[in-house]
Amino acid sequence: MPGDPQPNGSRRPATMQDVAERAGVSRALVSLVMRGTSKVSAERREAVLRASAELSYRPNAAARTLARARTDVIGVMIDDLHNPFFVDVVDGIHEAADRHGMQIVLSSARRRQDGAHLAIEEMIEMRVEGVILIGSRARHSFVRATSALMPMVSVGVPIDDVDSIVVDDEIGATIAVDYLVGLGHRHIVHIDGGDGGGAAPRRVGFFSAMSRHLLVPRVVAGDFTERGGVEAIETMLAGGEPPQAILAANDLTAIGALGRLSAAGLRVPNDVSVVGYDNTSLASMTHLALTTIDQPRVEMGQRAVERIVERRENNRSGTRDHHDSAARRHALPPSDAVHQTITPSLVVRATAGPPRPSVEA
Amino acid sequence: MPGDPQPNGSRRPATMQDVAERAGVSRALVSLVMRGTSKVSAERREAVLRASAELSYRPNAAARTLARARTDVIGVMIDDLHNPFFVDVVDGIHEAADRHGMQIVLSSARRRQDGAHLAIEEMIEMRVEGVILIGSRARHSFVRATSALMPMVSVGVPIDDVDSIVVDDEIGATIAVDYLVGLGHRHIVHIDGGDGGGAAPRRVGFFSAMSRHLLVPRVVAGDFTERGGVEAIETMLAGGEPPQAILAANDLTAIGALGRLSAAGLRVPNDVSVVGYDNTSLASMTHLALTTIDQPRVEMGQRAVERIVERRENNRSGTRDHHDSAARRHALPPSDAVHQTITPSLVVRATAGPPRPSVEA
DNA sequence: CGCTCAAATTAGAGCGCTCTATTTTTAAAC
DNA sequence: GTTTAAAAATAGAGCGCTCTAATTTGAGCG
Repeated sequence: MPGDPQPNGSRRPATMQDVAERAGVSRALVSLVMRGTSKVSAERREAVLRASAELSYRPNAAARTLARARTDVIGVMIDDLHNPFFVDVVDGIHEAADRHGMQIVLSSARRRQDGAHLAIEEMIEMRVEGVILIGSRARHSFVRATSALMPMVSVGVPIDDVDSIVVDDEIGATIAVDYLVGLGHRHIVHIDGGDGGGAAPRRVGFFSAMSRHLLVPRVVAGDFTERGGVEAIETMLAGGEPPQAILAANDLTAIGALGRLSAAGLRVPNDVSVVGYDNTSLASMTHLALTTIDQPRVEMGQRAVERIVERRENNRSGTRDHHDSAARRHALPPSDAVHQTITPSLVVRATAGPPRPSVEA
Repeated sequence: MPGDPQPNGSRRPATMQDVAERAGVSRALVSLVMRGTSKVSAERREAVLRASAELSYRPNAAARTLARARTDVIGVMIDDLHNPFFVDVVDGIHEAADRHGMQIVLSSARRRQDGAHLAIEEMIEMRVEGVILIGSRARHSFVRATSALMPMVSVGVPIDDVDSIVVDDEIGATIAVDYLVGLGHRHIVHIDGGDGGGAAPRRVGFFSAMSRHLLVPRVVAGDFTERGGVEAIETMLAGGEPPQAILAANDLTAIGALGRLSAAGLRVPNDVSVVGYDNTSLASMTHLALTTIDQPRVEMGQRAVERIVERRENNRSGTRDHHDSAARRHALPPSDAVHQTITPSLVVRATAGPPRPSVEA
């Protein structure tokens, strides 16, 4: 008998047909009940539900998808599960998806380009309603091409002609500089992120803010790692002038700097102020209490879902004219991609304060 | 024309039929080519591939699943994406799944019981080949019941009658104590994890190891948080006797302790030795360099996949006798669940060393 | 009691693929 | 040129569901 429970499961799963027979109704009626329609008499519904439970019946998602020609599923391609930034974005996606009655399918690219491509292809085959790329390293041309097949939005990485949601890191760095200057600092050093993602705009923001304040910008090389922060401080110390205020390219670098500073006997924020970037969970740890720049990650995820949902609705209504002229179809209108930019904000904790009164002040 | 690329995709996706017509072959031939069979002439294959590319054809996964009655997909239910422990397990799963030619579908329970239940139900509807539960909070009875429908393995959480893979935390704590004793410590304090998962066995291991060494075990309350570590140290300091060696219930607690100790002017490892537990990425940060206990997380993930694959193969062969007697089917044999226990290991870094020579020594 | 209309139920045609059995083509052998 | 076997290609029956259109049931009413 199908669907009959068996230890560690091997029996063929029960089908709608099985349930119908057991309940003494038609297949269609079972379908109605499973989908929660109100147009079913209480007794029949009862009978169906009972039969369904007795057989451990679970609707077959593949069959449902095939018949309905839609999935109500959003694919989420996350570049790296180990990156807490990305994971926060997923939180937002989950929340918004719930709100719109959509499901999520998660897939990790494991920080590889082909991993991203593979994941995206799989999602297309699943016929998800749209896909959200978080921190994608996929080839832009690849993403652009597939975004012609289904709604697609890139979070954190701007891609031409593809919807995207990114934070304005240039402004983020500006905010940090303004804050330090407001505290009275004039000698601010930026430990940069080299060629890592987001490093460039942060550097640009630093430069422009410094020059706006008529201050001389100084940059020491870094690479977004903790070790980079340590080495940057060593460079500065070796240069003979210990820093007064530091804007690190990210929290990890800031933490490296913090460690090396304390090893050198310099106290934060008394002797040196340090501002991080990203507001990772590390930053909030009590013994660090890192002042840093926060990006609204959860909101970014939510917005990504909104975009997908919106595109889907547009498409649904636009699908009417199946017979528009080839000419019109091939016109390839200037892409209507929407690029959203989000402004980050400062989180004040304990690693930045006014400069120590000095001869210079 | 179906499959005709369109900006931001709304056109009906091309089907196998479409490709067949365009290539001037039968549907079946297209199927053969898509599945990479060798039994197709080079020219036809070419033609099919060309037509397929021109139409941006992607096989419909739902149709394929329905027709094949199998998915080659493993469902992975992760309790919390923010927990780096769990994410490491996923790495192992990915790797092993690749090796077995299986795909992964990830789903997060978002630290909620109903979230776990929902995720599992969805996976059953997808007809995944099996599901791996990482740190599941699902009701045990629920898991037990669904494990009758398909292969299921719980990682990190032992569940009666369900395959599981857990690490022996009791031994882990023992190893840490042995190490500290080996260094010469006699006064070792355990900051425990309260009622958190894994706290109990760690505590037990601590006690048993201490008594084996004829030492007096001392435990201070904690709760797996950083703050817990800070407060534990404060308790000890208030008690008048600064600690000599500490075994924290986890790395986070160890870090809290570390911070508070340094604030109190105590140097690690000169004045105090600290050993953490979990070997999180925090532990390896250079300025912390926490000596800690490592669980082979990646290996746990791999083993989980092996179990699923093994069960699947058994079932496939065992499915022959569809007509065994009801009596036999209802015999509910004593569960054949396999419970694997993995032994953790010590990672020596810089936070533990020999005790300071004292009057007592 | 027959009639009407709404509510409840059902029949049956797909959805896009896979796979077995069958047919057609090609090549080799005589 | 015929025969035969192997290789290549195809026909067609499902897989388990949804959804439209059609049918049955059951009040309510004159």
